[in-house]
Amino acid sequence: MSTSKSETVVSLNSLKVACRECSLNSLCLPLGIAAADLERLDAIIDRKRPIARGEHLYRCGDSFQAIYAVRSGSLKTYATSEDGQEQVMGFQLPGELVGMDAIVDSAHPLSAVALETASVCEIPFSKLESLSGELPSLQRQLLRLMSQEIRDDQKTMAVLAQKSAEERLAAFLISLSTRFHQRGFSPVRFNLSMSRGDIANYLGLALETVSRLFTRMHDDGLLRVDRKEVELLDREKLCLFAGANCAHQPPRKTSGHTP
Amino acid sequence: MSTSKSETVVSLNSLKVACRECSLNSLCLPLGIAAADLERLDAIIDRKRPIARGEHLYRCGDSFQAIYAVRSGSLKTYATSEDGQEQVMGFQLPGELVGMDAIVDSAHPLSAVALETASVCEIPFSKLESLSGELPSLQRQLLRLMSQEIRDDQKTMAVLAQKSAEERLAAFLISLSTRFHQRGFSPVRFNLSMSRGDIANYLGLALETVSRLFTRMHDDGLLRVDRKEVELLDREKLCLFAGANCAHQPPRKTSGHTP
DNA sequence: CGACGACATTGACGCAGATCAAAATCACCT
DNA sequence: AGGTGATTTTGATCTGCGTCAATGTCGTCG
Repeated sequence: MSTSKSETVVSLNSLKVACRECSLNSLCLPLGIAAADLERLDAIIDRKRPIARGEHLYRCGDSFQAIYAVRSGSLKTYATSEDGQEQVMGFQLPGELVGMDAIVDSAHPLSAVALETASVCEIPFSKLESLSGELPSLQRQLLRLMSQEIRDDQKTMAVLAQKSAEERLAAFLISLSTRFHQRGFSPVRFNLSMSRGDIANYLGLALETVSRLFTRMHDDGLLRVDRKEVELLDREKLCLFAGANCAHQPPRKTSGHTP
Repeated sequence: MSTSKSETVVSLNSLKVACRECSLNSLCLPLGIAAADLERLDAIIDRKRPIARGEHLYRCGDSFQAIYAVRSGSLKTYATSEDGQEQVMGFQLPGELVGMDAIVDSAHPLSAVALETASVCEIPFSKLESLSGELPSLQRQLLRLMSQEIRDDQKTMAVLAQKSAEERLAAFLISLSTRFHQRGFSPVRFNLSMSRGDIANYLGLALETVSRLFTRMHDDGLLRVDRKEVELLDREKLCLFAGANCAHQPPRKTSGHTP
């Protein structure tokens, strides 16, 4: 299925790609930046070689030099408590930024590891800082992305604080679905790059519970699962389970944003 | 008990106070800003009249105009789900900023309400944005404070995902204790401006559980509680509870798992 | 290809904490 | 003061999900 020719195309595709040609630029840092200014941003970004599954982008405690944008593949971030326990804090998809939690004291509080082969753009923070002093649109987008992260984390807190196991998993799947959709992929059929254990850990559940929920949801006709692949058969109902803050809500006030 | 003279002093104190004279400036936006530049920040900040307990600073859905710094008193932020349920997302003490979660789409995703009489500084966001384009030290501090918020939220997520009820309450009390200490108050004796219900909601527990935990912790000699007032009698042990796992009265299992 | 280890599913059981219920205490009126 | 509603405490019961345990399945490598 792969020829040397297609491989060449892939490498070019994954290794160069300036921001202006990147299909993710409307989700990422370049959003709203004029073409002329975009070159200056491009100039400070380092496209790193792909990192393999299991390889770390940085580890907890590492000194903070840069934030990273996922270009392809996916990452997970996690904390390690002194007793060696791991707490998964999030999963990052293409177009999402990682490492903004390290700005405050120049050391990473989490570790970031690739869940599958992934490529990232490294954005040296000191350069980003000075450039965003010069480009208001860049400054604005950086603040927006950090604000978005705060909001997403709050959403997760709410899920953990008040949802049942089934609702948590539904919310998780809907979140992934929405994010895949934004990135041009199918919102109903996608791959889970993380293990059941990672999902359970992230959602504050036991691994066995997640497994049971998948079979239960399958039996209820909500989805199909085969190993890593999921297909959402009834996204509507999953949205309701999740706490209903998905698209299409007729009886609502102004074009609404719900928490 | 009040003369016109003392009242004048109080009003001056609570209504004016430039950043440079504010005891909280090393926790707040002014940190790291040179005296000359501080005046420019001061100029855009509006000191609002105190808001009463129960009064809202903003409500979910309100258009986003400004972020706020708590000067005195305390706030809580909360989301309301479509079924009317409330989810407490955080409590803000003097020196802390609220509203940064609204930057991304110019509407507040949460509501903010005073838990007791409180005064806040209103910082119009568009002015803050342009000023931080001119003052690198302000830009840096704004990014740091947002990064701090991300980090705090992640900490809360971890607590919700993997701690038992008792550990959650301990973590909450230690967090408050630390924050009061940073603000120059006693780290062992302070007032809970929020109700048991708010604490329970924030920690993802039932109100009754929180009440029972307070009595249990009291019986165990960890703290004293009288209505709203708490005194931490064994901060060390509470820290252990809050952090990793800790041996406790019930029949001991192997060594400690997630409950 | 067969075997080993990592990951996933399924079942049985118990407990932490939710829920239901009621009493006690506090805050705030007139 | 004293009465009323909100808040908190305490008790009794129920249950969702964690824990333990065993079996099943996939991916990988000799």
